Amino acid sequence: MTKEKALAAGLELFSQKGYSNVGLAEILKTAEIPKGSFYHHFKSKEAFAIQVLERYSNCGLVNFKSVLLEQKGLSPKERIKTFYSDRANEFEQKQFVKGCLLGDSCSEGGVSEEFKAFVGEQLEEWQLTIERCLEEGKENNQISKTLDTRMMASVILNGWEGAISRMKLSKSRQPLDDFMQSLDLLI
Amino acid sequence: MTKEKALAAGLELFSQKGYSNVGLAEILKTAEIPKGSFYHHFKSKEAFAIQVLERYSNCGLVNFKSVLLEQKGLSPKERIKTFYSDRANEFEQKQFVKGCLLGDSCSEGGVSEEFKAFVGEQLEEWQLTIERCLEEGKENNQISKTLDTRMMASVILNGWEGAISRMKLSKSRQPLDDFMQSLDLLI
DNA sequence: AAGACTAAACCGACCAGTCTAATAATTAAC
DNA sequence: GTTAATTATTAGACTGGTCGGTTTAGTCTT
Repeated sequence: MTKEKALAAGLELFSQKGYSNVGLAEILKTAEIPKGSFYHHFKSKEAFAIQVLERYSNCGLVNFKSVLLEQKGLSPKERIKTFYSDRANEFEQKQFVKGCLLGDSCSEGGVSEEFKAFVGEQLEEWQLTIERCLEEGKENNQISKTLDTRMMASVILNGWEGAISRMKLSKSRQPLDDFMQSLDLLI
Repeated sequence: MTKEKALAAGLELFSQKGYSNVGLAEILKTAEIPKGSFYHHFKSKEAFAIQVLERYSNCGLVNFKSVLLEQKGLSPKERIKTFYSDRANEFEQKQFVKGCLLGDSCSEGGVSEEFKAFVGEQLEEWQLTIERCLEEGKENNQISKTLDTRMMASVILNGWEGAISRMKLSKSRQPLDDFMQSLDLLI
């Protein structure tokens, strides 16, 4: 329970302010746990952050894969648009204070190489999911056979993360909508 | 001279590690100036950072505009590709440790609203330059008249920044190359 | 002499992380 | 079944270091 509260607080705080800008004190206060308990369950702030990230990525991937790989009635483009449209609505509901934990961690400084490597691996997994989705579209003749799916998956993932950064800064969903509109030209 | 050294050090350090991850001590050491001098010339670390950013954006914009708006012999797509290709080569030369100061500042936490507003304004200016470049292409029938140039400028700018984040993480130019390749489908 | 600038000691706030001690939960002994 | 021993967990004061920023004193230049 204590561990659970800590992870929930970490998810909330990190996705709003980023790893470097959240102090342990704030985590403890939000989770309502004492420092001793925290260091009993986690060996360091960074190890804790990786666990938060792991949970975030895994939970997200479950949904991502179910939308991108299992909606057999929809074309790849429709699947991708569905997923991103839902995310955009969520971001808007929370008034653009939360972003993508994984994407934001991309540009986090002051973290170990292990941390960065973990983020990189997770992003690879997300990208690979997009690629598989596109490949399936090729098989069904919903997508041009000449399309470089790896390249396209990379462009989509990175474009989306870039749009989220801009969204957070401008407190507007316009960048997200722009991105989604561009999918019509890309796929 | 003192001020100059500080700004140069700030540019170097901020674009490698980000505002929050560079302490004053490191700036002073790199610039080889004492703290007293720093606070004589700048009222705070943040005010200093804004000046660094201002200089970065202005210098960059001069080049950006000259490539995107004054290369009359090239199509918009060619101009944009030229600019980004040059940037990609620069990034590679510096082994992907430096990114785009403006884009990275997008996701900086722990900064004032004034700081964020400034970053937002500068990004708007860059985006507007792309938009003007595309508009010119419309006039010359190099670009479809139905293209939403504002949307496309947003997608290009944000997509590029997202690719840079990924580049820094993976220490590879692949995300940049992927982005550039996608321009063929977009424009 | 006056203002621009340098120099560094110093400040309180905050940082992640440690330590010791008290308490709760679980297992073992009889 | 009760008590004793053991481990898991909580609690928060405390440490050493770093943060951005201030202050005061001194040194140039004009």
